[in-house]
Amino acid sequence: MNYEEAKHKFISTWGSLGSLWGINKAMAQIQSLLFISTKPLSMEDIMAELKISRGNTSMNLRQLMDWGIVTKEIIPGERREYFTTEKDVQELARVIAKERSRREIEPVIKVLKEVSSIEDDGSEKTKELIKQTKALHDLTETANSMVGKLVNQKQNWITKSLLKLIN
Amino acid sequence: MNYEEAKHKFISTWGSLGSLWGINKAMAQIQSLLFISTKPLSMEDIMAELKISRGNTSMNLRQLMDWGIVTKEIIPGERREYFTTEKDVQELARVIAKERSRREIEPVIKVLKEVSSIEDDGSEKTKELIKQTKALHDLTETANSMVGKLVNQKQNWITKSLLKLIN
DNA sequence: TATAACTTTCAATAATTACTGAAAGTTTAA
DNA sequence: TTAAACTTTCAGTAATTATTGAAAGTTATA
Repeated sequence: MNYEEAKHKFISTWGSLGSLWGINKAMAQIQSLLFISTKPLSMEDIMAELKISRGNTSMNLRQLMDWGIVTKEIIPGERREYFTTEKDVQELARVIAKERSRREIEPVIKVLKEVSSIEDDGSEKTKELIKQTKALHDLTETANSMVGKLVNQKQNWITKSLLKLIN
Repeated sequence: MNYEEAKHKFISTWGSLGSLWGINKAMAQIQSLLFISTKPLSMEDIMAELKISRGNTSMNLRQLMDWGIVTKEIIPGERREYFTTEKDVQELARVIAKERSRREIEPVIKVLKEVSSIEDDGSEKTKELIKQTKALHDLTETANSMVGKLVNQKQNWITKSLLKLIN
């Protein structure tokens, strides 16, 4: 496998994984491209490389900036804008986990709390609803908080020691 | 909030969270419904409750059975088939994490390994590709294995002790 | 301040994904 | 072995989501 093949394979695989971390294909592909680029890229560069339209590129770059994983780079003397992504995988994971948690998991935890707090009218079905949503609430909250904690560690010594512990 | 409101809120919220764990809305809703039901439900019950078609119900039930989180229940003397879901949240989490890992994460890890193993031709861009995909490979593999390990613990003492450790 | 170089917006369209419903298939029991 | 009771399949359609492209907007510099 040569450089071009490897690059293409990486971008398309990582792009299709986008759904796993809650972003669309183009967004994931743009991030992938920047992630392995040795220098900042312009919108033209990205459009040409991924063969996507100007509008699509613009909108998805904006979303990536909203997520905080892509930033504009001003190159002195250059009119056009250049873009780079966070290059440290740990930091990337931290940002993504935090955003997903805030946007998707926390609202669900809130609803689970509400639902599991309805008044127990003594009926079997109400008891079951309360019991099950409470269990789900506890699990979701624990998982959410664990990911938050883990991912907030800048160094990864803790990851290593955790792995040791659970092996 | 009364029982019916709470039930509806739970099913629709948990259903829309489906995307987070990689399944579609109807599938998540069916699972939710079974999860808070005090007894096995038939296809008719599910169709009526969620207002979805017979075909949709059938296909999504099948998928849930493929995932291993819903099972057919044979009720003696009854012609029609009844369905139940795994009621233990820990076990549910275990199964889901394992399936997602197998279906989505492992194939990506494989590609990352391939891509990061291309021959270093000495060029800057090749070095960058190798370096970045290797970092991603290590992170993904570590995260995948951690989730696998955590979720494989039948008891949750380890979750508790881990939480203590990282607090 | 005019204009060229660039970016953003958004209505239209394309692509993808989910859902329906009816026909075909299966099973059970009389 | 037939018929009723049920489930599955899948082509067609609907709903959702992503993408384009051109017009509008912005900014830098001559």
